[in-house]
Amino acid sequence: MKIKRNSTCGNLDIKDTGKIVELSGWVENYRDHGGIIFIDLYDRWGLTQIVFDPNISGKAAHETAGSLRSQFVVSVKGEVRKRPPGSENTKLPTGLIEIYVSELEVLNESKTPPFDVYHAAVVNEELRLKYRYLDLKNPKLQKAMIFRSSLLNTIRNYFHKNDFVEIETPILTKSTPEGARDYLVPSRVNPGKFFALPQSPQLFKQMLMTAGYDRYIQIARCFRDEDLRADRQPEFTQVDLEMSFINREDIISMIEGLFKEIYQAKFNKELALPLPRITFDDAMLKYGCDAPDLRYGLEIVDLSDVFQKTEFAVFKGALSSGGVVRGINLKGLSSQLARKDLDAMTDFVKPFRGKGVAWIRMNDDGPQSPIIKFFTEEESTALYKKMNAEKGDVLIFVADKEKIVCSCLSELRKYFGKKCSLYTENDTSLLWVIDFPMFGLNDKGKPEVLHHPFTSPKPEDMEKLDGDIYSIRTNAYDIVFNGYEVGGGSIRIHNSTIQRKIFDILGIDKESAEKQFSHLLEALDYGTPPHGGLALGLDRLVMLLLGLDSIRDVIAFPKTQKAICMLTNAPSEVSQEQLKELFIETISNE
RNA sequence: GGGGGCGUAGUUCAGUUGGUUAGAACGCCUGCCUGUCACGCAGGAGGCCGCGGGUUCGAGUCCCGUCGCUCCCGCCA
Repeated sequence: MKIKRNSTCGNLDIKDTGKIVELSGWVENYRDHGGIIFIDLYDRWGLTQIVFDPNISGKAAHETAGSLRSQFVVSVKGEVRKRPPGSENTKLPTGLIEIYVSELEVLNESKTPPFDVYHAAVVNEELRLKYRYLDLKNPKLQKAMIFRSSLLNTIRNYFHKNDFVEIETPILTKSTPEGARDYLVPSRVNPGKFFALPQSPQLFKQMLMTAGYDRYIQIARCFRDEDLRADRQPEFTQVDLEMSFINREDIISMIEGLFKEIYQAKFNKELALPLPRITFDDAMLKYGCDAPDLRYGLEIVDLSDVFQKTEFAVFKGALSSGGVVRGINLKGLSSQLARKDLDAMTDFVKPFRGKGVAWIRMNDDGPQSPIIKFFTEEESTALYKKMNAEKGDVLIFVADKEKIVCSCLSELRKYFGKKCSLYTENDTSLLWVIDFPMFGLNDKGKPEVLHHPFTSPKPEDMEKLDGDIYSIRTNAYDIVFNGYEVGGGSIRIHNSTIQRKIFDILGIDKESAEKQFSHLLEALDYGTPPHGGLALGLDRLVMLLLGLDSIRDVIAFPKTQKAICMLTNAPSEVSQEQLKELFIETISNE
């Protein structure tokens, strides 16, 4: 028998009864009854039961069948038969039929796998990553990989249909120490010099606009040498695009059109357009973060004015040192929250530098709270009114510097939204966050950019570059799905004078600006059109669309938290000869 | 750089106040079994309790250190 197949392990059905078929795949399970032997044969298409009957298979095949073990690779030839009445398996798509095997060939044997590769068992991820080629056989991971593939296809088709040109930019490129840490690659032919792997194709795509490719798209691998998270890998994939002669609305509607197709393909759901929008300032005020999850309410309320003259030391202290008092009404959730849940909030906010969370429970017999005795009658009345407090609510408060209040309340909001099941698995929230400020303050009190330094201030704010730079707004926009930033972009600077000005404000001196960015600055002087674009985080998007918690579950060969590949053991030591060729001095192991 | 969680058989886990020979389920191996599908039945093998110190008559258990995985903060223009 030649190795081949004319069916998969997933496509045969009752209508194929009587056909002689050839199947190849892996043994998932075997049930040897002494006489009759059942083998579950599977491939990525499904699982089919094959039957060895000594009278039909012949002695040799029957004996071989008895020695088959998990993950053996086999080809079989046999007849599709309807299963005997009563022995159908309704849990299996192919459960009405089975293959009566006449010929069997073992193509390869397998060691007993270190874990059940087919069933969704809970297995230590370290082990799964070491044997990733087995882990990837799991139907759950296969589903993710296949979904990722089809999503990529949807995305590519969409942009090609819209006249985008797909262009590959270099992986070996120039280091720009601003921003994230670079992965560096030494150059052998240029001793002492290094390439960097791209953090994003940002500057290349802008120069492609100079070159007149007015609609550019790339499925681009990007690299950032920063610490990992459940939703962050050191190498990841961006759907990167850029357009010329456009304004913000053109980009937004282009991306909204894409999401409409994605929703259609993934959820079979009509996405209502245009998507909701919220300004950065409003997002921070109402939700405490720049990527709010709008599947549920729990809006933040600013109470600084209510407590302007308060004698309650905690609130007074925060306000007098320039901070704020804000709260959330956990509407109607009192019955779901025990006293210990409320007391636990203080520990909960500690990682976010919060010192504590105050609360008021709106009971039937009046408000109950450890802090209410410190409030005047007027304060209480104003508070309840502003927070729309009613029986059955719990009001929670954080008083501190604005940044801390925002992050604590934002995290509490997410926590209670989830804990109290304020949304279901099928709910989705997709929105734009717009009008980002150009600059924020870093730890050292110096200006830093919120997006990136190639983002253009809004035209009407251009004059503020010489004045109050913190009030400058940009045409930057993030697209947010279920509380995660899945994409971001902006209208870019296409004028070298303004670009230089931004570098200057950021404290990048003229010399290093020229050294790092001369190619961009020069290109801006050679007829660069107005342009803008966006990048989507593909891995994160796939993760969210599949409702998964870890980005590693949508990447075929991900790295561990220490940025190590368990499968290949990369990064690894290299030989002295390799280092010598690269003019790298040997690092002592001591 | 900082904080939390985990580490016991191939896998997932249990292991009491420190106390005989460290258990279970699944998997694996052998035998039996012609309608199972997480087949069944009988038997069996399998342990550096992550690693290194310490306390103790005695440590899987307590203490210190260390390594690995993981979640989070910082970081990610």
